[in-house]
Amino acid sequence: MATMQDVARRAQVSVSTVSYVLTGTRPISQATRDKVLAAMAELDYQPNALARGLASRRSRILGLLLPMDERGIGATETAFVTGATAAAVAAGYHLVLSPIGVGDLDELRRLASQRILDGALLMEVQLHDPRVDVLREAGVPTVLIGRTEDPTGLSYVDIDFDRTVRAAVDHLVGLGHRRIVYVNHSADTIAEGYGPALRTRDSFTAAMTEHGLAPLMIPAEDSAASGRAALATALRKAPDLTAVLAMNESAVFGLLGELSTRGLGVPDDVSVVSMVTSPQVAELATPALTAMTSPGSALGRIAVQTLLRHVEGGDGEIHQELLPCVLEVRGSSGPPRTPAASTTDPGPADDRSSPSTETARRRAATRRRA
Amino acid sequence: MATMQDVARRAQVSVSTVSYVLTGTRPISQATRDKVLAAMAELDYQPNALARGLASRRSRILGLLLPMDERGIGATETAFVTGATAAAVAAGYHLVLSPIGVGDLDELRRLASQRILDGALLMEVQLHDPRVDVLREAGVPTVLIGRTEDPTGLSYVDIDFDRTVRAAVDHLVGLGHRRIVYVNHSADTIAEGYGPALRTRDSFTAAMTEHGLAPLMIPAEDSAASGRAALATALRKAPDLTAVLAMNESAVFGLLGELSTRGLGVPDDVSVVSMVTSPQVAELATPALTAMTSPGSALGRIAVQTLLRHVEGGDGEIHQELLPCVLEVRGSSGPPRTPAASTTDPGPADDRSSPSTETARRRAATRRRA
DNA sequence: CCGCCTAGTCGAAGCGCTTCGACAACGCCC
DNA sequence: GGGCGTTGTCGAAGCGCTTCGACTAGGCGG
Repeated sequence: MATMQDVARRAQVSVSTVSYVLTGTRPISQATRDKVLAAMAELDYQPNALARGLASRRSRILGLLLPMDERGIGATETAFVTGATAAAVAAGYHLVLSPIGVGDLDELRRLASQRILDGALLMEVQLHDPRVDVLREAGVPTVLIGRTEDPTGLSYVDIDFDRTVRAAVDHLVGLGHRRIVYVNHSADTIAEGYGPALRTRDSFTAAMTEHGLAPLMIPAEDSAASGRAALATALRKAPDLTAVLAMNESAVFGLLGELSTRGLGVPDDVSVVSMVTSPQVAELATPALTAMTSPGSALGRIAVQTLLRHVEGGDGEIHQELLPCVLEVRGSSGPPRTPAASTTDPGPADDRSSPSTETARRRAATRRRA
Repeated sequence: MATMQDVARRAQVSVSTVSYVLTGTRPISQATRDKVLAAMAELDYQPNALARGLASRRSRILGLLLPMDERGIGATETAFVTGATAAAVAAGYHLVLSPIGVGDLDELRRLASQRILDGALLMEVQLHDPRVDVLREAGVPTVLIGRTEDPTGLSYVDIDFDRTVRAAVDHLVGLGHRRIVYVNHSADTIAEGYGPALRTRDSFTAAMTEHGLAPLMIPAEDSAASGRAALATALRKAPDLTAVLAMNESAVFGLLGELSTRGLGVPDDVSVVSMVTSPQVAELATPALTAMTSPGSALGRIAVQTLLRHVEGGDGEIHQELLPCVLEVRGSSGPPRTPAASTTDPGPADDRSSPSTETARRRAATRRRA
């Protein structure tokens, strides 16, 4: 491992000169610079990041705090990570991910206090997120991906849930749907005050009301089983529903499964729109899901750029930015079978012996025999 | 930020004594130790990781090199990460993830040469993986998750694909299936020499042959569309197939979609077994997938322990270990409808007007009208 | 009682870098 | 032509820690 000493000796200059070439903090003549760069190349010199960090009080490492529940990381988060990494590397920083959730406060405290990180990006932010306090105490500049309840004085980037929900509702209403159910995150999650769950709930209510429609929200845990149950509940509470808007990727699949079990066709009988979903996941379903695609990569880039402004600009301006998801229409949404009716319950048997209803009966029979 | 100086002053000992208390490299009397620990607690002292690393030539940071394609990180990888993190923290190390794939060699070179990492875990290892060479050149101890073509002299942990495939085949054969198709990774992936694809192919062939059955493998890309196409191909090449074994999570969903489209019931008409799949993903499907659950967490733990032995024990023993996936039977596998027959093609119409065949016809009709 | 070993502590020398103050050399303006 | 601001370079002092050699007590066998 060549050191800066070696480079200086070989280029016949002092160590400090080599350092200035590297950091650009003082002017260096072209001739000297060339000599030094040549020496570096010949020795295959790489600065020792630890020494550099110790002397400059800057590690040039950014941390992305990424809770990993057992479900893994979705394509949305991946896009975010990719965008963030690219931006960090472009700025000469390393971006490392640390699987630190709200439960691992001790590990976070160590990471933050040991001066390893110049700054941190926080994913999966809770409305009251203790990690924010830990980082603030440790004096580590932070940018949130998401928002706490009161984000005053905190920089964040987040999905614009309001615009996203409205776009989804507009899409369905535009197709002629009047009875639309929103399958949100779980009741527990809502009670905990998880931001996206609350914000989408409110936006959904507002959007529906503005269209003169009655909003109906069903909470569901992030599992297929819960998605099934949610659909059952939805059909009980609103037998005339023609469209479902769902927040929760795993639940969507359960929901689709339950529709299929009941012999209800998508989108013929029920349209399904998935929120904050990546194209890859949307394509997993049959038919492919109409979805609101999240702006993951852009969010990542913006977050890093904001963070770097804080790191380098000695606590610069607070920056708060919201980006909406983009509607991508695929196979799971279409006009409702019956022309949009009023939201009052229809009679029990509105004898339309549609093909899919017929199929439904047959399939149910099959199932019983199996 | 309190420094070691401050602690030493407060405890009325020398800096070196404080250091010895921290590292345990020399004996310290209980009385002194207590004084020092008290001072640390009072000052809320946290060692500066950079200084420590510079002086000791050990960063106590391990890197987990985790390529992130656009698809995200599955539950399997997540379990691995979780297990690895826990093991690292238990040993007093930090484990950071770096989204470095085979394409980001420059970033890897920087990370490795800058002496930030004490060691590295490599995920998604290719048969000829240039990252291995970069790390070796940089002198960074490495443990592979997976194997290169010739892993001589390299430590690795990996899934025991041979035992896994055999267990899956045994399960299906035990249920009475004779015509089993294996949907592998894509042809390109196989051509590139991706280890799991090759190893499972060979094991599948061997296992089937040993049972006196004809192996049939269909490659499929990691997408739902490709899974659909694969099923179509499979049905063309083996119209009498009763079971599908699939490697590839996204393809499984496409495959299930195509089965449903064709009116084929799972597991009544076709049993489906998914390999190297997490319970969470398996539950997404309807019915839930019988799957080979990967030993992710255990692999992570073993990998870190092995790596630490290399890091601390000055290039200790090479350690190579394989763990099989465990069969978890869920709803997608069952006995074949017809008693196991020979593997020769049956006549075209073996007039069994089974319920699901009936359903199939009806559904196809529905679809045409829609 | 002497030599020798062990346990316990200290001081000082770095680890490889950044950065500050100093200074030489060079115009350039009045 | 003396003073002054620039430009380019150097030496040295750290950054906060580890680690090595040295030193002091005390214990123990001969």
